[in-house]
Amino acid sequence: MKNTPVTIKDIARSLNISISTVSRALRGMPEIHPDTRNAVLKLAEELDYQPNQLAKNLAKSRTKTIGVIVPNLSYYYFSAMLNSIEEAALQAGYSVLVCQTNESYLREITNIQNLMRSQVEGFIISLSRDTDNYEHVERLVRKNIPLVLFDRYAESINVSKVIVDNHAAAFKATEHLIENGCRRIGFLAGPTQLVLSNQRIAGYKAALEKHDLWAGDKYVFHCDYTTESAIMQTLAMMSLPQPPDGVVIISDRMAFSAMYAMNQKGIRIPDDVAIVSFNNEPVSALFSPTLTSINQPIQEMGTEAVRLLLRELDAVDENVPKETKVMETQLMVRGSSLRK
Amino acid sequence: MKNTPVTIKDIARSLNISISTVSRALRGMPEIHPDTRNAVLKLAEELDYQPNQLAKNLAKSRTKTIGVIVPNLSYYYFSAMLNSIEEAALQAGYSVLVCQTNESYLREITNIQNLMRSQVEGFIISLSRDTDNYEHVERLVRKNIPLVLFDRYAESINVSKVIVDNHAAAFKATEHLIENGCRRIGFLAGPTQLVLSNQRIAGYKAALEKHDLWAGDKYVFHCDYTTESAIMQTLAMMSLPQPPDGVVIISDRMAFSAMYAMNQKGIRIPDDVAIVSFNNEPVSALFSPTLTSINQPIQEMGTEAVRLLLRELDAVDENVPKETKVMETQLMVRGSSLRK
DNA sequence: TTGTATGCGTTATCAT
DNA sequence: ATGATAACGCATACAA
Repeated sequence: MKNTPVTIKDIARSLNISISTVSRALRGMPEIHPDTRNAVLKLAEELDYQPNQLAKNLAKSRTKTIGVIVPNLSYYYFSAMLNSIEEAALQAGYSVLVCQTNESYLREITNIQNLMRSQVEGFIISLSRDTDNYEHVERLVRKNIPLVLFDRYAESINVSKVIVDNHAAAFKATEHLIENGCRRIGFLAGPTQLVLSNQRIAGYKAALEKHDLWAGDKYVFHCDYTTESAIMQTLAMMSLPQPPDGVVIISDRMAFSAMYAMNQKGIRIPDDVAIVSFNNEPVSALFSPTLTSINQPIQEMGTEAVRLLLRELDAVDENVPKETKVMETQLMVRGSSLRK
Repeated sequence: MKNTPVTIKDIARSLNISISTVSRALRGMPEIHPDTRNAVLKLAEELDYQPNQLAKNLAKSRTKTIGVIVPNLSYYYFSAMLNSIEEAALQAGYSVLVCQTNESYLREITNIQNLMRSQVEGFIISLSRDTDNYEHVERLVRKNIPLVLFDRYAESINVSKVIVDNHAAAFKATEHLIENGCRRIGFLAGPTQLVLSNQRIAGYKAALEKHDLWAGDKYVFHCDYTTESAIMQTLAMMSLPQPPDGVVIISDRMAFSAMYAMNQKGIRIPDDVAIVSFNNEPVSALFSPTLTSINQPIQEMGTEAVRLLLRELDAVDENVPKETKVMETQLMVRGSSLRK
């Protein structure tokens, strides 16, 4: 397996010129003679010369690369965000390195380390489900490494953030169920350490209180983001002495599981119980019944995350004030919440 | 934004020793004195020293990195493959760089270039939907760059491959429908340039011919892997004078769209038309009705792809014979194909 | 056990 | 317009 890549040195030697001239020609610097430039370009083409990015980055002490860390790319939300981030980064001349934590706190730490070793200039991170200690992130802040958190964040970390108004979204979702005749509304939430889950619970509670329907915590169930636990918690909820006639669910994924469980039990949606959830995955519009869901402006969130990061990356002075961008959500009303 | 990372030079200076000693201590070479080693390690820890991977790779002329290129990480199949590949690569001491083509031929070319510039030592690639010219891949082969194709491949490219027996899988799926009483079976296929789609059509045809049910190409419809076209093609198929009573669909994603379209038309599944598809996405087991689907051993396919690649990477001699690993598939029978 | 010197492929600062 | 030469951060062969 011998593949010795061709370098500017090779080109220089075979053209009998210096490597600096080759380097300049390749980069299209104006001072060099058209003839030599053409000769260099032609030979480079012939030899299929590919610049060594490592050497380039080392020499310039700049990588123009940002690191993106997400819980799991198999969640639609994150792979769509990645696409959006990549596009925005590309336009700004940056490339991205992606890592998944698989929802593990330890992986998150090693991912950050690896990306640091790869000399990324900044980070865009969505914290893992299991992350309840933020020292590894605080360390980046202390080192003045530009960092933007999105979706899964923590209040206490002083960085720029791109998030949605989870309270308002949950409020809106809950009120929608109320308007459609639901009177006992449950909440299938995520793990208790998840900020966004707790915010949504708060919004849900606020809506119920406003309409004088709050019946206490007994209608709030927590799952750990797996299919199995979603099914179990759903069955538990529907086995209450007075089962809910409406349920707000933390994500479409969990809603799919919940609906499956209800189907098995012969519970009809939306007639027996209406459902609203979060994320508006494409499949939701195809599910049967189609799923009412809160949409997040993924495209803009990605663009915004990159914008906030670039702002810090490009800053000449030391102190760019941190900014938290709160995006609006939209309720996509579909079959699962519409009583005839 | 000034963050000057600490280097071995910094450590050397502040300990009044040479950088080579620091380098050795950090890498735990046996020859160095325990006292100095400890001093170095301690200071490195204090300063939160992170080795510069770029410099390291450049110095060793090895990156221990493999490049993975897939059409789109929002397809469950590919993100699951990525997870499996990453795990296997990690165990072998390699890290991976991921790129998405978004099904674009041009992006595929630039992705390969970028990864080459990043000095990846080998590739694991699944071709994009739009790729119908293989010159960019052949070029890698000519340069002796280790490469493994999976899922979306081309016969003509002489490299190692990890694929499933698409013909057999489609045959199995089709025969399953026949056994469940279907007599007019349609096929909702993918784009015509996709090898795997054509192989599945062939398997489907073979099964129909075996049972003397082949009615000609008029029951084969092609979609371009978008929801819209899947819906349109489904409606077209179901508008045939003699609509099918069973349909084989190229992927679960397309099946979701097809089922949605049928639902809209009041066509009952499986009573009016039974459905079988490919990929066995987790959601398929939750869909209503649950979807019968061909399962691919994703975990093993990822492991196998990495194994085949490492085989070439580690080869001292020039010629490792290419190997094509054909994996077995499994029909997961669920509600969409079971007539009562 | 430790230090010196050289190289990895490229850019950048001097000269010429 | 072009050529030497010194970085960039690290590894390593060779000396000491």
